Amino acid sequence: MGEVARLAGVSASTVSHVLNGTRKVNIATRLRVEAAIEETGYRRNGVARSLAAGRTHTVGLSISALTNPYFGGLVHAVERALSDAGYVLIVGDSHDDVDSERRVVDSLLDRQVDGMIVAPAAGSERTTLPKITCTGTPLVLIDRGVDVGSDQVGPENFSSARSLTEHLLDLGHRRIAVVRGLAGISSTTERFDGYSAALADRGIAIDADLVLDGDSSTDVAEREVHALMSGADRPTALVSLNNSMTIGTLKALRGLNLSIPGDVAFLCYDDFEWSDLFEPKLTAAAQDVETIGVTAVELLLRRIRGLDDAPQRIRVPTTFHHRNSCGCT
Amino acid sequence: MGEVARLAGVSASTVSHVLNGTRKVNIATRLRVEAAIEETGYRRNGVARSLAAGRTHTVGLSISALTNPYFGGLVHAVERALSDAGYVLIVGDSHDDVDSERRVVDSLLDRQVDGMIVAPAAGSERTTLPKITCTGTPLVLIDRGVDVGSDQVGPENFSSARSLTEHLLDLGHRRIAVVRGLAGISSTTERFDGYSAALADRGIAIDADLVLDGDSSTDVAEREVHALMSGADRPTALVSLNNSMTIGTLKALRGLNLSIPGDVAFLCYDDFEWSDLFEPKLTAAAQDVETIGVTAVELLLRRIRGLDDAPQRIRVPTTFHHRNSCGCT
DNA sequence: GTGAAAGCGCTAACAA
DNA sequence: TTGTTAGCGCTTTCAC
Repeated sequence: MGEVARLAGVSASTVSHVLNGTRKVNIATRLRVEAAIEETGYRRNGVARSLAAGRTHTVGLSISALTNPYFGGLVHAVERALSDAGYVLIVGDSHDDVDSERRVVDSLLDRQVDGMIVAPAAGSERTTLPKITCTGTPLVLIDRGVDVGSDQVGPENFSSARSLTEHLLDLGHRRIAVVRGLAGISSTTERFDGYSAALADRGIAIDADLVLDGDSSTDVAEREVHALMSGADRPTALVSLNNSMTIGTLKALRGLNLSIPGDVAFLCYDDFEWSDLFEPKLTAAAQDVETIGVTAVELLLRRIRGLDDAPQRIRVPTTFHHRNSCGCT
Repeated sequence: MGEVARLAGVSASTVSHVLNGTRKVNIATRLRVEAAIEETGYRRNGVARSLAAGRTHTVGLSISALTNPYFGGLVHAVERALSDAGYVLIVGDSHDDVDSERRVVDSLLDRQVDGMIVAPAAGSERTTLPKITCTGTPLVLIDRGVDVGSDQVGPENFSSARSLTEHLLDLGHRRIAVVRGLAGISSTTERFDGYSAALADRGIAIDADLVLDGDSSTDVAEREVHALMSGADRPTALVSLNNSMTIGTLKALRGLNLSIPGDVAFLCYDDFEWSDLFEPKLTAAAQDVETIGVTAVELLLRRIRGLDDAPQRIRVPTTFHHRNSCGCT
């Protein structure tokens, strides 16, 4: 930068100002500076810039399992929105585990990110989230909510899961099994509550044998469903509460040679690119990841800009894709 | 940091050295410093650190379409490997377009990343890649190769596509259509060459009518396949050259109510989590994204550490998953 | 409209 | 074993 200044016959501060447009510069001077920049192939040093300015134009994202297409879509949306706003995205994988999460968050905080978006692992409200807020770094929670005083964006869980279950009820099913995701996170709880509420509305008691826990693994889900469906008193319908659970469930059914919806009706929370390639086409509640991601970024940028109103908790509606796996024709 | 130093009764440089373990410090002093750090809740400023040290411990990744599960897996593997090595990952989406790519790369370069991993868009060998190398930033190309003097890691394309095609030939097919991906990138070319080589080996001429271009979009692929398969003189087999093409192809076939492998045999490059959920199960050549990602990081870290041997070009073999869509029983 | 100068918070010679 | 000091490359007040 010194070299550019010398070449243009101006001071470093003028170079800085033409670079950033931070104050009026004589057109002739500007041109000279620009020529000098061109000539030297100068490229500004963002690190020094950040240090001097106190902002990095960088946002951290802590998320689990980028391999999950759902999170992939989220990262995609977040990246796009951030980059449109001149920010850059640093991603860290928390493996849905508080210790990894703490490490990721520490590293992001060290790097002076201007803000963070976190899909909290189970238990992070006691460890990693306080750590973030106490540094004063703007934070928005995504996907799953916890009770901490920060903005949150996630899909509509409760009523979507309830609708799914009601649809099955409307079709006359009474023994409806459910495959839950990872315990301890709000999405699992809320979706399960939706399922429970639908049953309760019709005066049907929850049968513990029909409640399956797949953790966050398709394998566990497969095993659980396999066990349930091999038993004597099979349910007539299944609801899966997230995409991993769905894959596990479908594998189990296929392994048992059970047909959908003939042997068992099937509905799922989360949609797939291949939902209507599957035979039968899967009836599903689809999340709007794009909106979730973009909204998270909007909320975060507001905070970064210094806005200090009450934390928001936004629910993005899901879309019900009515296809064939429910047994409707 | 000054405050920590004062509290511990030492100089800032000692604090720095206990923080980084960069020189021997009296155990008692170290303890005092650590206590002071604890007490003040001090957290180091990575930006200042990077500026002073000249390294950011940051790596940039330019990639297209994080929504594609293939790239999602790649990012996942890269992130893991980097974080194990104490680096942090900044991702940028190039949308498979040189202009976006240039913007992404500029931003990463400004931020003084210690190295870059790039899945080059078509045409970037003339614009964005030279820009990177001329800054001296270590670079490794991933997924697709181009002829520039840097390390490269990608899947085995040619022989995998040839094997796929040969399998069909062995089953007696003679009219085998192919659905290619985005034109102008090496993976498309190489896979198509594999297809061509297999045909040539059996003395079969390439029929231009059987060569479909799906760009990088499932929609285009669907349209093309739909058109071809609605025609009179249908091929008896189809090979799809990447996962997006596969989805498009399957949609088209389903739309036409054509059965696999009854009406047409089908093989694909790229595997899916749901490949054996599909009816029939898809026979596919699966990339080893994990290895590709990890290898890319290894190569990059070598360069970052200053190694200066000849650029490597690594091909990671694919795995042939023999399932049912080919028509074998 | 432009420049001088004081940092931003750290690292790493060099000294002691 | 520890401290002093000179930057790293920029932004930004303040003065002109």
